[in-house]
Amino acid sequence: MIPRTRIAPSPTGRMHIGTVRTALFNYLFAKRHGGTFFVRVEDTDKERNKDEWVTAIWDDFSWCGIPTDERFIQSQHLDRHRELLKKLVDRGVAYISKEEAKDGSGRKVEVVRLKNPGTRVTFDDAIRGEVSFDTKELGDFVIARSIDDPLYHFAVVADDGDAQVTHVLRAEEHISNTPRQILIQEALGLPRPIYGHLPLILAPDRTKLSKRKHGASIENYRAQGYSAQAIINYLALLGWNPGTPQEIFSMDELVSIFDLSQIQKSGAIFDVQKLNWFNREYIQRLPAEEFNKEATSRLSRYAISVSEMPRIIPLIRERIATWSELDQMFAEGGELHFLIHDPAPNPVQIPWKKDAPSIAAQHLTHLATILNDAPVPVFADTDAIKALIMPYAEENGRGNVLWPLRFALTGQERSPDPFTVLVLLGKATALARIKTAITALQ
RNA sequence: GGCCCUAUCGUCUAACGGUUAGGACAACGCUCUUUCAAGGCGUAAAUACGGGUUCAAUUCCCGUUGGGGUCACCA
Repeated sequence: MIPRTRIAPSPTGRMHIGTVRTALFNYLFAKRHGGTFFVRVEDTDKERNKDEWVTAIWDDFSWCGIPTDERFIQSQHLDRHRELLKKLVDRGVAYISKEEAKDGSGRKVEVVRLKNPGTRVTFDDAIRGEVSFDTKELGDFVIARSIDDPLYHFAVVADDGDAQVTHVLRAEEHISNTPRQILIQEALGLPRPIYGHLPLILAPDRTKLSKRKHGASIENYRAQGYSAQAIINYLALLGWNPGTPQEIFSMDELVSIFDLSQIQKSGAIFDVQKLNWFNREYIQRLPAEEFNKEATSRLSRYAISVSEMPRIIPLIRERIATWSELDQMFAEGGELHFLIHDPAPNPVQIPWKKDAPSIAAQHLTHLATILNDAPVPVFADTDAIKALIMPYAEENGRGNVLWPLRFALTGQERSPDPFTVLVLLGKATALARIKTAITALQ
């Protein structure tokens, strides 16, 4: 059987990270077996759905890099749903029921209810094995607000039937919806697809990951500077594993090895630290030109000239796991803040670990002399400048000399090494900062 | 609460009756480094509990406990 799978998001907001994983598994499974994967936006609740969210869903899909073979909007099938619904009523397996509206308004409505045979429904879940429900307690449940206005469960079953969906891979929260959907399916005389219920993605407190409480929208991670590949890679391994130690996978590799039998049954906590690790891996693997392009565009927000960038970019590359960390590096207290802001050394704050401020001032004075005498080209070469300073530092204790130097140049305890910093700042700026520090220390 | 699902290191997971219970992230330590990060090396860390079945249970069965989901004229 060539699989035909789907994901059915509702346009009530930005796409949930769990929806992305469900879509991914459906896509991988379909492609693994040469099938098709499509998206159907479930917009039968006119009250809650908005067109802008439909656009957002397509946008999120393109960004994630999960290809879709076909795209549907459920409300466009309304006529077909009405036709099918009417047929059920005509055949007497569903009926119109006149009753009071549930909204408390007291008005009368004519909902459509399914005549529930009250049997025990058992299905063979592709991930969990046999799952069984007694449907008696469901009663004659409502399948449409009116004969013209079918509800979710009906629309899903009708659409999956028409689209000839073979496998319904969806989140575990739908497991209890399955018996009533099977009942509708049987009333409609439709074949039963293979169901597979994926474990939920949980927050660290073990509750269902939520967009409101946990910022679990894909857009949120995109905005934080995570790459789509890293997210996809991480999500693929959340609730599934290849059975080998390999962790970094391209989409094509995933397609070639994805297997339903390796899907986990119990919920998995979403671990941002592991995501960060994946993202770092992907950033490190980025071709130089791609990294440079992205870095340059982000660096241009700060007062950094284009000519300085080639020196700064390698520094960033080895330090960031996500692009938003670049902004943190330039923020107050960040490791590269000194590049865009002159430090104001305060002797009280300086962590003079080994020496008194006056001694530190002496070292700085000496360094200023050395640096002042050095020809400008030396400031273009980290090794050269290191060779220039190290003999003096070794002689007087590295920490005694290099600590004050670092602090004079950056005003921070954390930064790249002082030699790199000297190159970054250039002769004039470096000397000026050292002189300011000497004054402050005296 | 009813119904349903579920249970291996803190987290993601491997094992598909016989392993010193493996890996990754995180943590910690050492190393490199003036600092931080990165890198290299290493340490600690788990089969929820109780019954069966079996020569042998992480693995199969039952129960307990824990966790989760779901109980709409939402999707």
